[in-house]
Amino acid sequence: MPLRVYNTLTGEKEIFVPLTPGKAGMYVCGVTVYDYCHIGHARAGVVFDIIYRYLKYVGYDVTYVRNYTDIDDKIIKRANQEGTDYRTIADRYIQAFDEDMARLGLAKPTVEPKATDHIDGIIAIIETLVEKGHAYTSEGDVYYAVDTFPGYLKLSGRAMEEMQAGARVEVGDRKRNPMDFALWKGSKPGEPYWSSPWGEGRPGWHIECSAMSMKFLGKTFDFHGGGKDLVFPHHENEIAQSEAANGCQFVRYWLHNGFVNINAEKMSKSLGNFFTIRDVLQKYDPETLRFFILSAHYRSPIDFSDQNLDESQAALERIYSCLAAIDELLQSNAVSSEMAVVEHLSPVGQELQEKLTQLIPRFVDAMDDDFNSAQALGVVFETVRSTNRFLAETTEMTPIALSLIARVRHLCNEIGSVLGLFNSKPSVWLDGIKRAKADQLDMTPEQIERLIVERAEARASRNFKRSDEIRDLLLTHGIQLLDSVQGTTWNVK
RNA sequence: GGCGCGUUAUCCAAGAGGCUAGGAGCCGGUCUGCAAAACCGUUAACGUCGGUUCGAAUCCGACACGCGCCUCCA
Repeated sequence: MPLRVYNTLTGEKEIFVPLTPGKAGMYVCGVTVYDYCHIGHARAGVVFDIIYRYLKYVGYDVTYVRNYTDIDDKIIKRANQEGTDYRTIADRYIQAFDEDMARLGLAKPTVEPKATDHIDGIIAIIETLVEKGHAYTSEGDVYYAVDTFPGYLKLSGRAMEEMQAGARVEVGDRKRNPMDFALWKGSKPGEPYWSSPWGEGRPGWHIECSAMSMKFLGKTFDFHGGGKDLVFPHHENEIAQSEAANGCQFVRYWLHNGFVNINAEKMSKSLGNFFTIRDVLQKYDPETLRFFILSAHYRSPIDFSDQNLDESQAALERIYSCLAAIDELLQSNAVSSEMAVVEHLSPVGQELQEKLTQLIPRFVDAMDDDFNSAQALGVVFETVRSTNRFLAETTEMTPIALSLIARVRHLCNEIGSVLGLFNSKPSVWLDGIKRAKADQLDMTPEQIERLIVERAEARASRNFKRSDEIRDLLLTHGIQLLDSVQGTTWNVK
């Protein structure tokens, strides 16, 4: 099955046919850098990260552009509040964005342009639009005349009359049509500005994406992505600008990710119900957050809650525990490349072998179906179960058994490199989770160890009443004892 | 008001005409002094009412409930 993607423009899943064979151009709206990123940004980041990785994985030469909008009213407002300049604010939050995305394990895009580095390109497009009669000047501003573009609202699938009937659109006296939007805004005293044919000013929101995408990907390119909330007005306006200026199709496939909800309601700045990525990473491992995001299809809403994050962590622990067991085995047994001809696999071994031959094809099937990462993870879990079963019943690690196990490891790495998951050393990752939990205890490790020793003594003298008392006491502090032949260790419940 | 989306077992979540999704939980087993942990096994579902079909979670219609966009937003 070829790659099929859901295109917002047509409202259907379509087979992806690249503009240029073997290549894929992809532009994703990054952030306006005026504050720390919240988990909605994390979702968009992770979703387009795996789309980028997957396109590369299936062999495309991908040019991935993700911008920073570093000039905007909100940035200026923030700078004024803090008594500093817009550049300081923009640079601070660009750095914060980079840190957050790096922690989430995002691959670096091919290019990460900033709007302020492309003012010339922005001005050039506006000039073209004015020349072609799609834009007009008004008291130092330049506006896009939406009436001049017949395809306006084709992405969001609305009618102009309905939009205006909403009565929530302000009628600006500088605009001919209330739906017209600013391409260029004349600067007020004290505001940052660039010179232009229309006087000193700055670009409006939307035009920077038209300019930067054209510069790095051309007038027509394959994918344009962003959150669902950008469909209108941002992407609609980008289409109007780019197609009117260039006279050709702008984007071939529009991709939009769903929202992150809190208690089934959209998380947003205006509602004030948002969590920053930094807040969440104080409590949860970045890979857990990433897993949580990928456990649902990218277009569906996901409900952010402690319970859901805890479940994601438990699920990821299951995978890492399996990988840790594999690593331990492979470390203590040299894998021979020679396979003894006489060896036979048990039925469970044959089942695992069968699962492994299907693993990558099934993973690819899932991802080909509009990047269905949730289904892809299901395939991984089935492999984990087969592997665990095989490990449990295999008493002697023969060369063929070891090579089978090594193959599981190899394929999990391959899938993990596409999803950006399970790339940590399993034992280290599991230890990290354990340590993070231990930090929240009201007992020190020394106290715990002392009680474990006392319990061991009690057990040795078959004083089970006392040993069980200690076990229960620790449990009330959230500490779970793990007995094994090597001795007793503990874990945080 | 206009437009659009969703409703899958106890919870999270795939699937989109006949084919075991998966995870967490419950329950059973292995292990254990007994447990726990781990592992294995197992369970159960398609909002309501109609229609199409040999066959419907899946397609069509109505209804109910929830959500989103129409305003800065990922």
